Amino acid sequence: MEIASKYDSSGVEDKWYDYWMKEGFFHSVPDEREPYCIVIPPPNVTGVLHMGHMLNNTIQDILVRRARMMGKNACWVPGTDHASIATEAKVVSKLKEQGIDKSTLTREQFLEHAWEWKAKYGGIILDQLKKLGASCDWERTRFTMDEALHDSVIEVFIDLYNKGLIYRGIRMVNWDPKALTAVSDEEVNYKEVNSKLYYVRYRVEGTQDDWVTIATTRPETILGDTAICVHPEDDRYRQLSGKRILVPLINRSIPVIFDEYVDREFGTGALKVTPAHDVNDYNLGLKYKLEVIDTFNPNGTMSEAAKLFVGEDRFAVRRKITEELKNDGHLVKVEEYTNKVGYSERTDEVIEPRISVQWFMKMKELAKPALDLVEDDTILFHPSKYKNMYRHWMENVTDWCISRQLWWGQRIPAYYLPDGTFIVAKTKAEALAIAQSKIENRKSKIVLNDLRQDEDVLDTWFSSWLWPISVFDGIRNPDNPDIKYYYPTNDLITAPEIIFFWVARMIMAGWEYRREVPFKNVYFTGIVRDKQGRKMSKMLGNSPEPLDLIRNNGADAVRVGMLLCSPAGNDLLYDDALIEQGRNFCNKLWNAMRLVKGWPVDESIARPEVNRVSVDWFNAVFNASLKNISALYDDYRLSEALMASYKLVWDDFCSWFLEMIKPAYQQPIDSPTYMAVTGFFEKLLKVLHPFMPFITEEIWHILADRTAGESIMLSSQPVPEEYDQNLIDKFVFGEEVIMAIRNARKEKNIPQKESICLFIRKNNSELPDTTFDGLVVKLCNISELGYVDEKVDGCLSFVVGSTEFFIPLTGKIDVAEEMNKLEEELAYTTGFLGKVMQKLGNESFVKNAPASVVESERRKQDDAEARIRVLEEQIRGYKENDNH
RNA sequence: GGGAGCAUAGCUCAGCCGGUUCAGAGCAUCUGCCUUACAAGCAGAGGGUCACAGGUUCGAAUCCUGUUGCUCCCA
Repeated sequence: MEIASKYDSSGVEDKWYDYWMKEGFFHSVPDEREPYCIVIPPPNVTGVLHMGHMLNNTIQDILVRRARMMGKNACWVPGTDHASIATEAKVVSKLKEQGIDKSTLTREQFLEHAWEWKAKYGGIILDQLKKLGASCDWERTRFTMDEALHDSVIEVFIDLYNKGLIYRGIRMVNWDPKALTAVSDEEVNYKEVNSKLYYVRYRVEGTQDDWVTIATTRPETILGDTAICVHPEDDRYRQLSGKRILVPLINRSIPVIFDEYVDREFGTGALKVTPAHDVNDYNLGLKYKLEVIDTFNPNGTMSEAAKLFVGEDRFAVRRKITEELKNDGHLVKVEEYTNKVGYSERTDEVIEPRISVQWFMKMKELAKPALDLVEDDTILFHPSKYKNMYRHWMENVTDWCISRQLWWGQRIPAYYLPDGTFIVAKTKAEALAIAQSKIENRKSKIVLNDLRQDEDVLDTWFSSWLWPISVFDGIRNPDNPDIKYYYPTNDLITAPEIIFFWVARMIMAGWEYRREVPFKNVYFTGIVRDKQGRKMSKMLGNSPEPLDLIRNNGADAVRVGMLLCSPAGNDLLYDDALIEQGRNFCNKLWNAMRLVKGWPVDESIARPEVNRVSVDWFNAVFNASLKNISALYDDYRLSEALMASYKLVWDDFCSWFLEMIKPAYQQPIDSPTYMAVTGFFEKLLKVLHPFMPFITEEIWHILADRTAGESIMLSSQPVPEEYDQNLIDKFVFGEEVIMAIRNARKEKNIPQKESICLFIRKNNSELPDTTFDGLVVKLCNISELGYVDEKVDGCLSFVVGSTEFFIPLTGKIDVAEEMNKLEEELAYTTGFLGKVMQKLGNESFVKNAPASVVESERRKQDDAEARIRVLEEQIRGYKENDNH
């Protein structure tokens, strides 16, 4: 058989993915097996695959593939969300390129364009996931604007409204002047920026030269000032009581108010109050019934109410008004100042606090059970440290602004009557019916055309929070077989950044609508950063192109590389070397396969004892590792599970086991051993399959003839069996002996080809354990191995434990050097013994420490003493020889 | 400003409900090897006063207090 000497992933990966798809292996339907379900955190429909997706989806695929191989009915539901702000922005800019202005379109026309855009680009990211090997049930692909999911959102809105949890209110919101919509508190990123603190003096009304100086970072809002606030106990401003102040440039007369809110240390201790443009000022305004003057238009330009600079952008106005204040003698000074400014998560535009009417959802009631479910570990977070963050947020939760001034999304099902009141209902007709029933006397007067639906759509997260339920249509049809079978789902894999946006709210929705958790475990991945620890971003250009990585290295290599260095919740510092490590591992596996496949099998030869021991040993090691790997999976320590699997394959299987049973060059191997080897190999492939789906499938098919429709992904994970720990422990001694001999060969320049003799002398009346002697002979090319009672002269010797080993090497021994080594070892061991004796000599140690600990110290003492005796004797031997 | 977390080898991290290993892994580094599966490899080696200072204890990387530095979240 022709097998390439290097593994080439190209071709292999597409071949197997197509096969899996063609055979429908990813598809799941409810049956009598235990379900295992993950819903994908729906990527943004505008998105393209980035490194974060790669990590996140690799982890999901690992869990899903493993569950499938554990006999569960695994279902990974893929899909995308509609991302109202981002998508609308994309569509608007695309229209602009075509010379179409959004404002010239009707809502319906615009949505047509949006759907067209979605049809064209919306599936890109899902196709990219296929390259990664994602075993999603593509027949279940969902989109948050699909009819079922859309209607679920509307139903939930109506339900929560009827329960009194949704209300319409005038509030200070975070306004995105670019997207022209309000965004939630969670969608505002605060960044530290270098700005300026302007000291501006306001004249006291009725005086010529009495002034109050305030400090502000936003002089453009002066035009909206409706009060000056000082601390009631601030002596500097006591005389302002009862006075009024004139706003510079426009000479509006405003009151002075006294409130403890003011920080006397900041600036001058006098605060200008602009209720329309600052949330704290807004609250002060409510308290003192101040006038609210909104000086900004929605797009961030000055409004008519500002009187000056009308129509000009707020940042241009900041410069201009500063000039003007200066010219008029109002500007006292300007200081450099660092403060935090909110930016829109979606558009990166500076957020304006703005008064507007929005829809809100009350969170307190829903938060309570959602917090408890995490506190009592009904839902487990991995790592658990995120519980703290979750608790903190849930205990300080604020109402959720759920309306967005956009067209792309679920339109709020509220219908306004001519008198300004509104009815929340599924359709206009239903709303009309309700309206008519409410206004019995004049029912005939209201007709369908009198009703006007709210123009706004709902926040995208208002779709996403239902995702684990709505993908199974569990809102509209709560008793359908899918939702009953797959819900609650098992694991959610997501980024800690969206713990509040999404995770918390899914838990709320799950409890509200199913009285069940949406998932049992939440695995938080880290953020993929570059080597210097910077987030990967398009702007920095520090992110590799994921599909190029896959093309150049293979998806398996990329998966392994990314996972190896990313424990749950820790950031991953991406480095090409990681992928290289994954690629090297693929190659290692490939070559192991080539080696094994290259051995001729001879049915007629009997199995050598060495092979029997080797097989027993590896069997024990394999099962011990498997048990460990299994435990690591149970703990969601996936990177450690991978590392354990990696070492099992590379170190134990390739470096040790294959060398142990490797037949001499061009010699055949006995059949039972060969069967054992291929059996182990298959088991290892199965262990690796969740991590490396493609290469394991390829090698699994090369290793043996498979029938059509077979696949490693449908095979069963090996289950840890009973194993002989004693055999593993014993070989540790054998390993030490083998390594000592290798070292000796190296030091003395004895090539492996040249065979040597080995004599062993047990001390302290130990009986020799010959279990691994045959292996030592084979691996170290020993021509004669014998046990002796006396030390052998003219030999290179070494001591393992308290057993002496002698290699006859006449003429190659440097006595001084050997003695030196022995002296060093003796000094080390004596020092060690000293520490042990110190412990054992301490009465409170012996009295207080557990018996097992004391016992182990005693054992250390015995071992050390025995070793010291042997070392001393060897040294004596050299000295005697020297004297002769 | 409020809260949380982290600080262990050059790098990324395990270990941390105190006690079998006078501190472990992978990568990187260094030294030998083109040994007929694999140089994308093999065989070895070096490398840490466990951030600092106190305390509790027979015993502290592990528990407590403080200091310093970093990160994240919230306002």
